Amino acid sequence: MIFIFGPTCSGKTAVALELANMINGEIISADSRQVYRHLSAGTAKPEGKWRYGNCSCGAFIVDGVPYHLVDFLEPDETFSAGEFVRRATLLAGKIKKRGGVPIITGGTGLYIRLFRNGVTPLPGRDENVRSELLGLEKKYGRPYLHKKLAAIDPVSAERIHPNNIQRMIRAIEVHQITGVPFSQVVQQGKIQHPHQGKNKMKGLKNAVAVCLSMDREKLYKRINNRVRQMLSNGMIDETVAVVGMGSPDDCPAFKSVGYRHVISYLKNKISFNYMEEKIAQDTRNYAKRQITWFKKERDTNLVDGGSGNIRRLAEKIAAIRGDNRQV
RNA sequence: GGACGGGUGGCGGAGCGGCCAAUCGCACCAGACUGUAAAUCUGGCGGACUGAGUCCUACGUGGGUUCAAAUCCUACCCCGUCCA
Repeated sequence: MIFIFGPTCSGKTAVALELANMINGEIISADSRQVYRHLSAGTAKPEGKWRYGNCSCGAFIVDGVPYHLVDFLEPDETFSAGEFVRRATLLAGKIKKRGGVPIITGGTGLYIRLFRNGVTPLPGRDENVRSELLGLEKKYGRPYLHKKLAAIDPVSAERIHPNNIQRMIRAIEVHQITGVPFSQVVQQGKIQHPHQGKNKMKGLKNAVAVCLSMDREKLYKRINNRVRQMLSNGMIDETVAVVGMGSPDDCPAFKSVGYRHVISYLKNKISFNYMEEKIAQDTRNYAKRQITWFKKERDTNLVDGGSGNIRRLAEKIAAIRGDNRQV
């Protein structure tokens, strides 16, 4: 098993594909945005086609390589870290059974971390609980929610900033559903490791993690170029299409960087140039957050994605994997 | 040529005698993160010294008034609008 992660635009996809072709790999995408159908240009989803074999479940094929967990949800459906881990675990098992190498690649740090470290089984989101909490926030403000959290779960309250509405809600939500403080569920709950049992632990031990890094200036330049490309690749048209399907402006898929600016542009609120500038800016900010996250990822090989061509990078990763296997 | 309005930190934009190294927003830097994570948040942000702090340089430029000036006066240089 191989992990390839890094900030957006660091070249993960190309390298992963190259590597997959080299070592009979299949890719499992760890990207919370590319899961959506209809949004392709704006999420930099690799170009591929669905192919259906003898079973009913098809596979998205990119450059001859099966590319999993991509292009399978409608824009108004939600995805989650837990769901990712569950599906990715299943997929990884299947791929290995077929004699392939799972290559988990993507920029959604949380997904990758949880997959590598294992997840505590937690209840999923509950829209009723959420809308109720959101209502409380509207009525009494965030400090109120924080107090509420402190009353039921002081440890979490200590850890979560009173302004961080999303995490406060999740913590309270988990408590409301399970009756146990979030912090305790997480701490005491048996971690369900996706790789436990028979050969699974071994699989993870042999796994190689690569973080593609790059000079900040270079990365930002690549982002700027990519945004221009996304726009000329049809990001606007696909937004129009999705809006036309009746997806509201605030549907999950549109939470992705960029689309909200495209929507503003379509409504004539901002100019084309301003939109492009803003999308690039948001993307740069996002990349920065990813870098911060990945810095903490343990047991990782840093590889400079800015130097050398794709082929050489893939070979490098294959070599790292080879070295690890010897040990 | 005349009448107004304006020139503030990388940008936008407050301040209009002392509480101003200068509200705030953006950019930028750093950080947090267990089910919306391309999300949601936090901190820093003129320079020097490791910090409470101390010093230096700063609100177009040069003079001046004042114990004290980004803030008042004055000359000049730019910019915008209007009148010629």
